Amino acid sequence: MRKPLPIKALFDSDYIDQQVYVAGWLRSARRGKRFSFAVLNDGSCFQSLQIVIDNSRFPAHVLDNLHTGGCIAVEGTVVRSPGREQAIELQAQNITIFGTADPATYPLQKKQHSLEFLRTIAHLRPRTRFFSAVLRIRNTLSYAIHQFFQERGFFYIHTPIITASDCEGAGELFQVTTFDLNDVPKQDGMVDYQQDFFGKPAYLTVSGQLNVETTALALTKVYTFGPTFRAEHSNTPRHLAEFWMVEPEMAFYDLEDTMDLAEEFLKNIIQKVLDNHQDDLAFLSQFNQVDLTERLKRVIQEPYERLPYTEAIAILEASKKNFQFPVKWGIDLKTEHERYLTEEYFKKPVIVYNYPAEVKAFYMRQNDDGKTVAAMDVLFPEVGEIIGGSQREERYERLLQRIQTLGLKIEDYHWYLAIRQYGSAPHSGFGLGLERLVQFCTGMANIRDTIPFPRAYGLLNF
RNA sequence: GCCCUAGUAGCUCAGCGGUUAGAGCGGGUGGCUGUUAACCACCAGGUCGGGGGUUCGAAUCCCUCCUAGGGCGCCA
Repeated sequence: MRKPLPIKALFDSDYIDQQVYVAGWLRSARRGKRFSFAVLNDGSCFQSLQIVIDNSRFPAHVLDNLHTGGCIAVEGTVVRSPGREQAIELQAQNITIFGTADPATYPLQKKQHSLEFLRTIAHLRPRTRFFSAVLRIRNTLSYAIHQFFQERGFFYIHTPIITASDCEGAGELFQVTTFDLNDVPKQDGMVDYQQDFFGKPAYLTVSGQLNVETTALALTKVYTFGPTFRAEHSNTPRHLAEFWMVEPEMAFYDLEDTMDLAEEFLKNIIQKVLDNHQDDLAFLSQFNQVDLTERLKRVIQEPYERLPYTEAIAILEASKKNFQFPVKWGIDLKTEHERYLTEEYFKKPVIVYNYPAEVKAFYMRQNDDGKTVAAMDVLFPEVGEIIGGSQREERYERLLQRIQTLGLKIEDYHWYLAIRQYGSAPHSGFGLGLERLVQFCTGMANIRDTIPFPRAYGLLNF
């Protein structure tokens, strides 16, 4: 099949007076007496291409079927546009109609639709300027994440989607089963999992971290980047039940090395959005009412503030602010505390580290003070925590003791403990929720607008 | 899980006890036009989210359910 030239190419270099073949979806079509105008977009870039159609050269069945939403291919000559709103346009010589769209029923109009409405037509919203811009930026971030780690000698590891137990306590689990739930096999009144697919209970992963640690203690620097599933009943614009998470894990990295890496990582991938998406950012800035270029530059230019938890608490206590959640040593930082630190006190990203052990996960490395663990959170203005990470507890006895203290089952963690028993090494890592970063970079207020088909509590359409 | 707000035409909304429920956009028809979310005229389009109640009378007040959005918690 003949391959169309991406419309992006027409705007990136000079095609004036050249014959080209393009294809895409009509954003609008205006019929005139002598000329018709069609606005064609193929998603390759923010811009659309104006097609100029001399009505006398085309039969009625072509002209009658040019409507918003239709898919066409056009062969024609690129010329400078006499119109003010575009530099170039295409004089059509041949038009192929691939798919019509009945304007009486096609839901998208050539006007701004509410994001709420677009969520109800998730199968069509990639055709909008809003959503295509978000998807392009999401792609750039994903690619930049791989580039960043690949260029630094990290290996991409595929951790399992189905897991045998809640190995982090990171959240509520989705159970996986092939049982007919109307007729579950039972033994002594309890579900007989021996008859289930795996012969035991199975779940969707809430984090690849514990699995990826085993490969860090073999390949030294690794990362996993895949879907994650949490069954929390969270009903907010910041939570999804299915989201994508990046988790690097490095042997011979301590907490400070990890903070260095996290900062370099964020600056690197956000820079790529600035480098490649001026049009998308300008559009999203206008409609999300935030200067995204400014927002992104702000987290790239300056060094992030690094602050032990204990000092963060002291700053919050000294602030005399009337927080909804009172501040005292031992609490986990709430959104309002994070925002005070990043937006009012330091006015830039802040990395808080050495948190009280009680508010952090069992696997984090215990500090010598006996109270805190080597954890760190990168906090961004406006969004709060964007990265959470830690140095892992590599000392077998310490980890075993912690697992026992928290009442976790040792047999569930036998392999996780075993890598501390044989050739253990200091190691660290962090996790980044992709959609939260897409939210930050695009200014989308609702995380459901950062992924093509959002899944959330009570929400599973399409 | 808790709290708040809102569901009226395909979309965005007005109407908030009293005739036959309105506008803009979108759609159809006609006109006009190198147009720019074009423009002008006419036409079609609604069980006012579902159910129950109060009232002479309910889109409007009350109860309840559903759906959507926002705030908080949990978290990434």
